[in-house]
Order: sequence, then C-alpha cells, then structure tokens
Amino acid sequence: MSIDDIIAKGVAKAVKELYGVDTDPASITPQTTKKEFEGNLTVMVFPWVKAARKSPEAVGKEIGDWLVDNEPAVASYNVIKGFLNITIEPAFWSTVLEHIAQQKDYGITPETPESPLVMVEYSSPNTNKPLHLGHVRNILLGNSLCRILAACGNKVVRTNIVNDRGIHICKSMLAWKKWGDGATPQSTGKKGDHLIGDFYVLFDKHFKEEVKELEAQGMTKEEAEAASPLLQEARAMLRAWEAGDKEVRDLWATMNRWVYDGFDKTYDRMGVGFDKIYYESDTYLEGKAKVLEGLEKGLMYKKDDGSVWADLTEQGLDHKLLLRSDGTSVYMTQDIGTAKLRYQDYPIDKMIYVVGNEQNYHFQVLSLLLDRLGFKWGKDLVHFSYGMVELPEGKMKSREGTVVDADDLMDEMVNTAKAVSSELGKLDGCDEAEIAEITETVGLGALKYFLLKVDPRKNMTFNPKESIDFNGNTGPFIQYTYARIRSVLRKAEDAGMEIGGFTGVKPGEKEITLIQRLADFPTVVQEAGRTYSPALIANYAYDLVKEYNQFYHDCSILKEENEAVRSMRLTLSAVTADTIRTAMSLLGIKVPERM
RNA sequence: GGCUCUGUAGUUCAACGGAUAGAAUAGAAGUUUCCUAAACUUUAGAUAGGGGUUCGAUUCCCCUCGGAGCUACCA
Repeated sequence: MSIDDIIAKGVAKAVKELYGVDTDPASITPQTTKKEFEGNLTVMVFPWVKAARKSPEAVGKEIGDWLVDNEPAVASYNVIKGFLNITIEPAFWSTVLEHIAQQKDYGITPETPESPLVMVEYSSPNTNKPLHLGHVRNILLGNSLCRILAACGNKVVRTNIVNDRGIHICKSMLAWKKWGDGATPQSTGKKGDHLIGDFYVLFDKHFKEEVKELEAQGMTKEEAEAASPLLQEARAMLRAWEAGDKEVRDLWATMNRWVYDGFDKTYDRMGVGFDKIYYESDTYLEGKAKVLEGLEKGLMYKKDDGSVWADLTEQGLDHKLLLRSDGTSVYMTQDIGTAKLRYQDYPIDKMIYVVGNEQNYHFQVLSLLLDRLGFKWGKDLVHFSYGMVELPEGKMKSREGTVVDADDLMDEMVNTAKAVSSELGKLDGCDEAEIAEITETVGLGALKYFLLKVDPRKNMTFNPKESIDFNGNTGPFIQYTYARIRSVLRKAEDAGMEIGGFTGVKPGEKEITLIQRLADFPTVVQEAGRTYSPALIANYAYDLVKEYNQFYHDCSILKEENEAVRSMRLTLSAVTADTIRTAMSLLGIKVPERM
C-alpha cells in the first residue's frame, strides 16, 4: 500500500470519527507539499468544513491531531489556511525505498487472463510517398500509448491500416511505367518508399505541365484538369485495378512491396512495430458488404440514384454517404470493413484510433455507425486525436516541398547529436561502433522526447534546426543523467560497496523528496494509461531527473563514510536509474549505459 | 454561416477547481575539494479582453477578439 493510500484512509477514518461523515478514501488525493511549506504530503480540508461547522484551520488541526495519535507513519503536521501539511516519519521513507528496490518491474502492472484487450491503430500511411514529420508524431504517440497501456495491465494489439489502393497509387505506377526505365530500389539504391514518392512527384510535375499547355489553348483550369490525358490514363488504370487486370495488379503488388520494405526500415529505426497489419485492398469490399447488410436491416437508406446513406440527424449530425451511386465505397465504408475484420480476428474490448484531429468528425460518425451496426466497442471507441506539427515557417505543405521527411529528419538528428557530442569531447576514446550506437540513441531520443512531451491534443511547433537541445526538458538530458548514475554505480561496484540493507536509517530532506517522487511512479503510469498521455510520463521523467541532480549535487555518495547511509544513497541512485529506464521505455526511448 | 479544438514569461512547454501560476530556453550574476560542467545555485519576466458560478477560477459557463481544423460521391 502506498503512502498516499495510508494517508487517504487515515483521513477518511478521522473524518468519520470526528464528524461522522462518510468519505471515500479514493476521493482524497494527497498532494506533494509545495517546497515553501513544511511537510511531505498535503490534504485539503475544505470538503469537511461545512459538516464540521468549524473554520478550515480548526478542522485541519483536529484531523492532524487525530493522525498523529492514530497513524504511526505520521510524525507531525501543520495547517495553513485549509491545507493540512503532513510530515511522515523519516525512517518510514527508508522502508518505502527498500520496498521499491525489491520490486522487479516497479510501476508495471502485469496483464492477467482477465485483462481487457485493447487494439491500437496507428501510423496508417498511404503507399505513394515516404513517411513525414506528421507520421512521426502519430507513430511515436501510438507506440508509446501501446507501451503505457501494456504497463497498465492491458492486453494490447498494435495494428496498422495501410491505404494501399486508390488513384494516388495509380499515379505513381503510371509515372513509373512512362518514365521509370524499369528503375527498382536495387538498381537505384533508393529506399522503396522514396523511389515511389519520387514518381508520384514526377506525375504531378508532368500533369501540371499538361494542364498549363491545355490552359494555353484556352481551357479553364478545371476543364484542363479534367481533360488531362495523364489523369485519364491514371483513372483507366484504377478501373483496370478494380477489374482485377493481371498486369496492373502485378505491378501494383511489386511497387507496394518496395514501399513496405522502405516503411519497415523506417519503423525499425524508430523502434516500433505492429502485431497485425490490415490493407484497405482487403477491407473495402468487406465494408461494402456490411453496409448493404445494414441497408437490408433498415439501418441505412438508398437514394434514387443508387447511393447509400446513413441518417444521423437524430444524433445531431448530418446525412453520411456510405456507397457512391456507382456502388464504390468511400473512406468511411472502408473503416467499417476494417472494423469487421478486426472484430473477427480479435475479441476486442476497446479500440483506439491514433489519427490526427482533422478527422474528429469522421470518428464521431464512425462511432455512431459501428454502434448502429452492432459492434460492441463502437460506441466507446477512442479517437486519440492529436494536433498538427507545424514548422516555424508555418504548416507543412507537400505541394510546396516544405514537408520534413522522416528518414532525413532522423539522419539530421543523429548527425547533430554526433557533432555536438564530439565537440564536447564525449566521444573521445570510443570506437566507430560505440559512436554510432550512442549518437543514434541520443539523436532519436531527442526527437522522440521532443514530440512526446507535449500534450498530444495541441498543435505544436517543431524546429528541425533547433530541436536538438541537450539541456533542459529534453531526451538527451534525461539520458545523460541515467548514464551518469550508471557510471557511479559501476564505480561503487568496483569498490565493493554495499547496496541495500539500511532499514531504519533516517534519510535527509533531499533523499525524502526523491523517494517521494519515486513512490509516485506507479500512480503516474496508471494516470497516463487512463488519460492516454505519454506527455505525463515524459514530464515525470524530467522531474525525477531534476530531483536526482539536486540530490546528487548536495551529497557525497562514494565518499560517504557511514556505510548504511552510503548504501541508502546508492540504492536510491540504482532505483532512480531503473525508474528512469522504465519511464523512458514507456516512451519508446532507449537509455545508454555511457555517453 | 454551422460545428469542434485552441489562446499562459521574448520563445517552447506545465499546472485532478486549490496555497505566492511552475519548468526549460534566451538574458544577467555565480559554483571545479565524491562520479561525466550535457551539471548545480541566484536573478528578471506571463494567464488575450470583459462578465458570471464559489470559500477559492489558467481550469467550469456566457460574450468579444485572435489562431487552427472540419463542414467532399478525396483518403
């Protein structure tokens, strides 16, 4: 039982005995006492002031007295306004620390057979261009979310829906056929996704030229775009694809394979993966079937032109198209189909979609439709909606070439990490392999932490040039602290110093603040799991590191002469290092043993 | 127009309705007697504006102003 629980229960009991009021201990959440005040934990007494018919100060005093008399962990207290500041018996904290040190996976709740199964969809790329900065935020959030949910005792299935069909793929295919000269990733040395992306750009370039020429012949822009032979050809290709034309399908399969190989490299480097990948080419027909089924049951309706719609006006929304008049499916239909397949494959209790906030409306509609179609998790599906990543110059626009490519970005981060590290002499004495490992860890750590520490819902600004900072609330700073602690522990081990076995030792003020912070960790993980917030973990890790740095600066660890005290400080260091590592792993960030 | 999100130091981010709104960074001034100075200490600076709800509001409600997104037989 945590110290928070002990105090909450104690206060609830005190209130019951003193004022006869029943209070749920869970509703009492003691907070860490602010630095300016004396004490470790603070409870607000305002809720009971009315029942007690006394001033907040008097109520605080009565509860405080009761705790000192009846709760052994409470040493003393003080009351300021309505705030009851409780000081815990110092020796109690060393017990807490030992308890933490003994736990193998501190803060992690293991899954049980009864754990709910949560499916998380993230990444969800198109196959016509490489991943960019926007995807990076999506992927990092999704990956971290999966790790946090798993740490909270859920069964997690990581999934990805690949948009592998449609006019955009045909554009790349057509460009490749016309101007590709049989280029392959092997022959060009390019990553497959970049190669295909280049052809997509090439198509657009020729298409624009064509439109310009037609405009010069007197057409309006709209007319020219519609009349463009290139676009006509691409559309014809899409029709051939839908008809199952072998040549088109083969080319499509080959080129998509290249793209997937490219994506896989990017995913690997980011340290993310999936348990199950769905492809829209497999799901869009399922969605159509499901919609027609709904039509039969009278859940949807058909217009005279043959298009199928859902009436959502009762839920305060609009009418939503589900099948076009030519019978083909739209985005929404495909998501319904994907949901159907997923439900067949897994006993899903909860579904989380990590998708940008521009699709808020889409998921509102999807939730209603899935519910109407009988998916038990449809109503409670979570759209984990995140804001856009903007550049200092403004929004990323693929047409204006201001898109930040994911692979380039990672390279740039790692290179910067290398430049800064070697300038500081951090890489002296390392061999090539060590340098590569450290700079990769630090560069990616900087990127990941930067994107994850921000509240996901908010739009954020990302400056690629200035984003690698090695000071302050950054990944490298946390990694550095971890590496330094490991270094201390290695020294201690070499000197044969004892870690653990200090029960009853009274920790000082700095130690207590740090222990208290560590004791918070499981609560923070649970909270992050409930609110789906990697940012919570990130900011916790930073606070912990800051706390440790202050502690570390104020005391001698290795030179401490009292063995029991030294042992406690070493244990504290070891536990802090472990907790940092766990927290960072929840964010999908590696920590280096030395840097 | 309608719907949704958002507005906090120069900048990037925090703050279950709680104490004097926290950090970081940029600025100013300092610290090498144990391990790595990528650290530590001190200092200055912000809730867009106006109402309301209450013991108490950055937080909840209303209005104004600013930013973003959605409002496709695109995905």
